[in-house]
Amino acid sequence: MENSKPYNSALIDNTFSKDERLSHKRLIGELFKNGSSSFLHPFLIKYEPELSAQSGLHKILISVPKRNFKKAVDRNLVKRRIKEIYRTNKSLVYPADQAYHIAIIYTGKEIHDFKVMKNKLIKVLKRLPIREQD
RNA sequence: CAGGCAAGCUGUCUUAUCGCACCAGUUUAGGUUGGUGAGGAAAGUCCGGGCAACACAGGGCACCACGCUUCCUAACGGGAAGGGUUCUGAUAGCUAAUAUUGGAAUACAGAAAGUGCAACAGAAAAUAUACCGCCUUAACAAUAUAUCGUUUCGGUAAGGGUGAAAAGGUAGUGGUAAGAGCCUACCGGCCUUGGUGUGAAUCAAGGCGCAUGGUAAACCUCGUGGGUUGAAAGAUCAAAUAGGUCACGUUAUCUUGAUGAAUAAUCAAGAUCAAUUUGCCCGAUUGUUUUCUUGUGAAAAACGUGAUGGGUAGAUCGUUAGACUCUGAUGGCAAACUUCAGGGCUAGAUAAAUGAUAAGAAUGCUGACAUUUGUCAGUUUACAGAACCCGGCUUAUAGGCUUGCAUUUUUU
Repeated sequence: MENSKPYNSALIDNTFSKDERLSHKRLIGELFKNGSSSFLHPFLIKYEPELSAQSGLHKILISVPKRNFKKAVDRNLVKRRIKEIYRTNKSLVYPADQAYHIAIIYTGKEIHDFKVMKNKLIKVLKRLPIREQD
């Protein structure tokens, strides 16, 4: 259990630190090119297994298109809500054998309530074949 | 008193749970403790500046921007104070011209350098014009002895009518056939001189009857300013101002003069040519050295330019405290100014932190109960998110506060 300490702390603490974010431009390109996808309005999920996994942490990317929300304030609000939902519901994707790159894209054109967004996003995340089956 | 419009100021708070970024401390290097964390516009990217790289002897043309004056400023297309013009209210005046005073607007250099443009209406629209009307010459007819009607040679811009605009305005038993700046007075305009003011201008006197309409946010002319790009700038580090490899460029010709035996060679001057620089032109600057070859030329060195470079779209710096802000004094009519004194202020991310959820308070609004006012329920809290940094401008903005403006109703 000594080796899996970062893995456990990430799960227990409901954190969402820099290590859990996907910020590498090339990897993002590959994810959008090769990744599998899953859609439930208003969310589009793209995911693919990380090949050179080291930490065991999933890397998440949250995207809200500028096309749908012109104002930076609105985009920030949606992003922050999605981030919050993921953070508080990490048990849907952990524990996992394989670390994944995951992109959560908000394709809706309206801002939904927090509760509505929460229910929908949980449904989508449950469908993903990431979590280890007990 | 109420609602409306405009301008300025302000731009909700507390707690709990779970989190994010940076900084500092501590650490057994897993963590942990503490601190800090969006705006008046952070927006639009419209001006100006700092900063950086590249380019650059200098001049002209083109292009772009600006355009009353003085002051402020790092600078500005920004601000302050002032002047002119136009519109408008009040008062005076003859219901006039105009004067005084308050308010609003102002892209406010030049229309006497040139070119262009003006629908419709109207007789005529920039070398003015004669439709009606007015006056006059002649002819004819009528009544009747100076009038009227028709035609006609002319005169006339006072009156009518058209227009956004009709070639200064008003008055005159001045003048005339009728009229007309034709003449006179007052007002307006232009020119000259003088006074006042830093200046835009203004005041006074004298002269000119005043033959020169509008439009420059039409071309244009004049004046002033502008090198280009933009933090994805750029610098440093990783063997790193290095070394290697590759490509390209480095050009001359003629004339004259001096030294010289010489048509060799060297030096100087000029012309042509090429290269460099630029949106274009003038101009300016540069055209290296050695060896080989009969020669075209070839080779080498040196210099310059570009490419290549094992690596993650590397890391760090640039990068967050200054043309900052508040208070007081000082100079100033005033300014978002000057000078002085004291205090205050540390966001710094980079697929991009500054949050999410819940509860409560506060503010306003609505409804009910109750009517000095309170209670309950519901609802509202805008515009909007830093991306190198400043000074402005523009646009957006719930509610609250202040000021100004006009309007309506009620009461007295």
